[in-house]
Amino acid sequence: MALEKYFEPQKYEREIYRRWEESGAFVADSDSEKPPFVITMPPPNATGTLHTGHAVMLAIEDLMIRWKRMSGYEALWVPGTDHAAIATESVVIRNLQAEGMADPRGELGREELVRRIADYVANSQGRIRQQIRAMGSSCDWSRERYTMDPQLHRCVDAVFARMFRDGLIYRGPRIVNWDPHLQTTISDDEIYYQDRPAKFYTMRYGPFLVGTSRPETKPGDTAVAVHPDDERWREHIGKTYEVPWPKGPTITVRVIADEHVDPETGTGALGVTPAHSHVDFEMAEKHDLPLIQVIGEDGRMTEAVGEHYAGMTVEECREAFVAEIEQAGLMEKVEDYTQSMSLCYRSKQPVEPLPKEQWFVAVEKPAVPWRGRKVSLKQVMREVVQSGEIHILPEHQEKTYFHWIDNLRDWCISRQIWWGHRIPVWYRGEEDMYVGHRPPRDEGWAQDEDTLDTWFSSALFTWSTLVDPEVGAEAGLDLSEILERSPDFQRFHPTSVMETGYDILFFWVARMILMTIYATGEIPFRTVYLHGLVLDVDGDKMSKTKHETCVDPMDTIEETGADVMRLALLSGNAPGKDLKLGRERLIGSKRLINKIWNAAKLTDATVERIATACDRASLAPDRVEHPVNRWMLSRLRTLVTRVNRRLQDFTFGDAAETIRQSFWGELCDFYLEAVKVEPLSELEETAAVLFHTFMAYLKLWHPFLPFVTEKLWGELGGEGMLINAPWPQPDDAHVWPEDANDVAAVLRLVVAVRGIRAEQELEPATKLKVEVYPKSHAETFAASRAIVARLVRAEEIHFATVGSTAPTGATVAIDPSFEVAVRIGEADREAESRRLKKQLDDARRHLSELEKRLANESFLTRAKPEAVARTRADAETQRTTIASIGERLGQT
RNA sequence: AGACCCGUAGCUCAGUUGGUUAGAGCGCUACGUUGACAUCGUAGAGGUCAGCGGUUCAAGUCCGCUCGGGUCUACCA
Repeated sequence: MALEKYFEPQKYEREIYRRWEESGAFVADSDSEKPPFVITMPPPNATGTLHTGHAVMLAIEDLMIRWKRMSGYEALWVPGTDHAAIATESVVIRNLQAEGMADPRGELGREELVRRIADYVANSQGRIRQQIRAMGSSCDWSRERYTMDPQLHRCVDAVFARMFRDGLIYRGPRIVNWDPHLQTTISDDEIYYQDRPAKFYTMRYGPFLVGTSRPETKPGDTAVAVHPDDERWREHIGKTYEVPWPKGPTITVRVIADEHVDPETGTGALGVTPAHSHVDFEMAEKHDLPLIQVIGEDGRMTEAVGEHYAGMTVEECREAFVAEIEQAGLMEKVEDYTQSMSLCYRSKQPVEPLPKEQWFVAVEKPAVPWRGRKVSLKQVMREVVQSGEIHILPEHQEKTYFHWIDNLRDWCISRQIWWGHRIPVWYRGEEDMYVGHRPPRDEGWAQDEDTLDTWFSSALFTWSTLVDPEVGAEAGLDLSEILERSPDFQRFHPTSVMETGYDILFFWVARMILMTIYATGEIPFRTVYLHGLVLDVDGDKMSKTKHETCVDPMDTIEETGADVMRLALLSGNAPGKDLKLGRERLIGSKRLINKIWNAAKLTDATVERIATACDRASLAPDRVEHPVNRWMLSRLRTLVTRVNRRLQDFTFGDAAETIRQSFWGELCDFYLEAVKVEPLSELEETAAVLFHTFMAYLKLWHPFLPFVTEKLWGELGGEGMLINAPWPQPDDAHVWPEDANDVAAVLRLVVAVRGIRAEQELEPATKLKVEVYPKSHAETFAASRAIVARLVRAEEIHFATVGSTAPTGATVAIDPSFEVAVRIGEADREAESRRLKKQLDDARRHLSELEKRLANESFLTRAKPEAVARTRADAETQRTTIASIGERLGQT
């Protein structure tokens, strides 16, 4: 069964994925006795397509899941998609507008528009699923969830109702971030800032000079604030002034004293506009100031600014207003200024702070029962991370997390869009209000028009996905009953790892912590692993407009296979580190896969030759005698130990690199060469060692390269499917320190002879005559004769007795364990002595450093005894080497 | 404005709790391919670990400052 010349991913990937899926390997068993390992997949937008951010997420999560599944855990990876409210609704509306519908909301009405959005989602949802499959993701499709599934909706309503009852959700007029373009509020976290050139105006204002970058809002001022200790303004505090605006209203402002005002800035007097600034609103609440709204939800000036300005856009009004002020001689100065504009991350349009009646989550209110006390949401989310119950990787992100909590304001959760979970509140007339999943039975109730912030439902995702759909459909159950009766929740929550990009730590991770602890009394996950961004080779964010550097995961999978994509994303990957992904990295992955494939071909042929009739699965490396075979097994043992440690530490890139080094350097470059010649090539134990070792490498590679390894596992005769094979553990029977050391000396011997060949500029075709003078362990050298001969291309190797030294007349290399002489006709003596002198100088320099250390009394007394002992041993080795080289140089 | 991260070979990065003469991949140079290798192999060049100071017997590693790059948060009357 000869393997094909090279691996063709397009030919096998689909088929392999289908076999995995049909075997049930992805499906977790809630009745199993195994310890659970659970990951909730961050749900991609249901209507989206796979980008490199998703690809790195899938690669890392699948790596963990496959590793844990093979390690004997009941591994569950819950896939899902998100309804991405604002994004989806605006896409559908834009499509309708492109088709010529001017006002889709107005023309279709709520019910019809929501139906069309749902259709749109249903039509495009399949694409992202196929793409997740194409990556090789071994997630449990039988448990796939969508944030709009009925039982998830039930959970959303149940949590809302309970929070309302506990006073953690309230309705009230507050300053919200209003996007006039999307006609909805957005949360603080959905805003980003951009610096823009602007003007800073200082104008006369009653007895004050007041600065502002937004003069058009000044008719909305209801106070002037000064610092209580500011001498200049002290006499005015408490007084009231009338300020007439040219062609505008005359407003009444009270002078208040507030610590918030910085006397150093500007004139020390600050116009307070409570309706259009978060900070001013807070001040207004404290001082009981009235609100005057001068900008409306349509982004135009309201009647409150007077007839002249009303109806203008903000920009128009600013221009007009400034002109009037200047004309009236009230403008003191106008300066250039850099204003940081707040923009909506979705629409990229300016956001206006406006007063509005909205639903909020109270984050400061001590109403959450936790460990026998009542604490606030803020406190509880701080505590679980502080106590280490939830561990964030990379650790420094914890600081960012705490900082975010410190600055967190009440969270506005209502949105004025139609696509999403509608707020479960029902009104009748002015007075009656009911909160619950369904309206009361009697007539006349109308549901709140608004929907919930998408993150409100995503925040429940680690557990709402584990709620049993049938239980979720039962009427009359409260939240804790729903959870109690859902076997998956009981078995698989809290989840093990939350793996996502650090850019949504606040949006999502923090909110899951907050909502899940409140709703279930459990943390949502034990470890948060935050991966970095995937950047292009120039270190910029991937962008389709930059064709030459943008990597499209689906195109790459199409061209080179999912394994290449995955390994490229995993190698060099560490928590929180951005990753530059370019062609080179992809080529590197491809080469490695090619190397694995070719090594498999050789392994297959070799095992076939030695153990012709043998059942391969029964080949076990017991009673291994040859030092090189023992060396291979002990190297494998070391490798397994290291890889396991790196995986446990979440340093996946290191794990891949560690396997790569060993696979290429130890297995391919040495062992696979060694088994081509006698005596290894004829020993039966070799077949067992080679087969066992190679299959172990396949297992180690599998979480990184699932397709090619699965294919090879089958081709080479592995038992069952690799996806279910047991993960390698270090085998304590495979410890032979002496053999391992001796073979290491053999490897150095090879390098030494190759060095001589290069230095003496001998043709590679020249067959060498080599004499080896071991300082110890002659047996291993002798046992490796043919191997060394092959690796250095020698026609003759002679092993002298232990203790003899190399003769004159040959070119010699010196090592602590041996001397080796190569006989050639016209040796380049100068080159040899240059090399030996350099080696001697190095050894001397090193020795003198070691001796300096050993002569230091403090080192001897204060350093760890092991360090001292090691230094002594090293010094001894150097002395031996120096003596040998000195002798050799003396002779020539 | 504050916080955090990063600065190690031409490039991308490793460097474990301080302890051999600082490593790998890619690239580069030279040579060669004997059948596992859309290649691969061998050898080689290349680093004052950003700079300064401190702690220590010992610093790429810990601390402080400076410079350079990046990110986030806040605020800007």
